[in-house]
Amino acid sequence: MKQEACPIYGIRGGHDITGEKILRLEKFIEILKDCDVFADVSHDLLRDIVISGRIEKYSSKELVRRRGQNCDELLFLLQGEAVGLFVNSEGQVLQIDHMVAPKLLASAVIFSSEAKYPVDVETITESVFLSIDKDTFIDFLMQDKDLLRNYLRHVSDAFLFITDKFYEISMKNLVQKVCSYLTKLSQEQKTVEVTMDMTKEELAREFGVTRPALSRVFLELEKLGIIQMKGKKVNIKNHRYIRDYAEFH
Amino acid sequence: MKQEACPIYGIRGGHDITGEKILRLEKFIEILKDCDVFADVSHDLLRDIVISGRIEKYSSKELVRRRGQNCDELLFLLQGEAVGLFVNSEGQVLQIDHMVAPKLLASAVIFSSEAKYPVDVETITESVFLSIDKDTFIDFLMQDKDLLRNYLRHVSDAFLFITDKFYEISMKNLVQKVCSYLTKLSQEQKTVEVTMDMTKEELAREFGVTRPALSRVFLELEKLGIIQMKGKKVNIKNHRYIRDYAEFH
DNA sequence: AGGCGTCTGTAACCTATGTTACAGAAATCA
DNA sequence: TGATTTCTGTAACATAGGTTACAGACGCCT
Repeated sequence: MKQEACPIYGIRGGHDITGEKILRLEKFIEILKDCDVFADVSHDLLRDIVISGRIEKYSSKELVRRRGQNCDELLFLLQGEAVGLFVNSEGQVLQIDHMVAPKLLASAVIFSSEAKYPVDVETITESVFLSIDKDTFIDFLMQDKDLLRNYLRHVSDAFLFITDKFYEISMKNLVQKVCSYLTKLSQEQKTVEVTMDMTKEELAREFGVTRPALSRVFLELEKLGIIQMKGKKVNIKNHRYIRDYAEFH
Repeated sequence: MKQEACPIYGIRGGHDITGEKILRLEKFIEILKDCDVFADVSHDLLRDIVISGRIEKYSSKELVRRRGQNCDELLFLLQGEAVGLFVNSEGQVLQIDHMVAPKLLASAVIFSSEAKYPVDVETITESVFLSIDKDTFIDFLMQDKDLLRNYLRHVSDAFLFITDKFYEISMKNLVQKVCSYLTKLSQEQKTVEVTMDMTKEELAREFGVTRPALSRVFLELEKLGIIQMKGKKVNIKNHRYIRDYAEFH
């Protein structure tokens, strides 16, 4: 749980920034440009934003932030992968989000006067984060109408994402969750022979259930001839059943 | 499920607004002033906002909006009480929020390009709503920095509220939920002899469990001598136990 | 005071999911 | 290639909470 936080960009002006640092700076700016929040933002503004921030590096499976921890910053995942988790006192885990760089975190809470991290953030692979003081960032936001609009859209999307997740988790049983997941895959991949985009173990975490319970459901659906499995591939034999069960009964 | 929507304030300028309508207009403005979102907003701007809106009246227990329904408006509860609900295909209910006028609804989603209502909205008592076109409102927002700041704080608070709820519902068992609820009451009322602020029936809906299940838990806690009940009053005998169980095991 | 709707306690029974454990398969690494 | 780690299937058993049903208590209306 080592946290190597190095404020390499603390100095405004350029006379003591080495060539290597400028290169890194440029790389980070390029990464941010791929974030849809910064789609239309000028290079200069992006540089200002990055310069005002602080880089944090983590190895795999490290805890980056804890749910309930004070959040006075905006956090970007610049490189690597991380997950957002609910973990309770019994060690039960519910995976809220699997994030791949470049990705903005904690975006929806920064305007609150008592902003807290809503989830634990944990790396999966080695990762690099950029932390930006929230007041500084809000100043940037208020200066650039495009950025503000992008950001607000992002916040609303985050809200819709979390309420959807909430509904899925709390109002559906496990069979419905599985059918819902398979339907989503089938839509994305435009075929009835889908390839799972995560392991069953991770899927169980996303559903907030135990792995054997999830395994049971897949096996039952296979026994009923509704799907057929081969490694990571799922052949949806009875697409109608899967689709209907996901939404209705 | 009657929906009596009457656009009484569609006309700008005053020559054909009767005295009664002006009175009503003023009343609504006063109501909005009590909303913390509009705390520092000028009377004139508030009038513009109200005038741009549309009034909807509902009797008790009516469905006002449905989860998933397109949301191209901002909705205020001006008078009455309403609840936000998740309802699934089996008729299972989870009450997300109990709202009392004056209260702003659907505030967090309006910036999204595909904004949907995140919950069903249902009246409890006879109620009056004010609906404002979201693009119109966003224009108002962008003109008034104070309003924008208030609004953004509101959005972040809504996000924190829903993620907290999510955690409570999905990561705690029923005993923990009850202990958590009693702890909250005890803090609010600054006593160990608390008065429940809703019926057990409603509480069961808020916890997303059946009433008998909730009843069972209260009875068990009483049997163990941890609480003692008398109507709506709960005497917390073992405050330590309740507090600890709410958070930890 | 009587009547009606809502709230509450209670009980028997059911079911989905959790728990634990183990062994085989697959993927990754060295 | 073999060694390790991670993933997966499977099974026996435990348990929290759901389901249904009924009767008594409470509050409110007229």
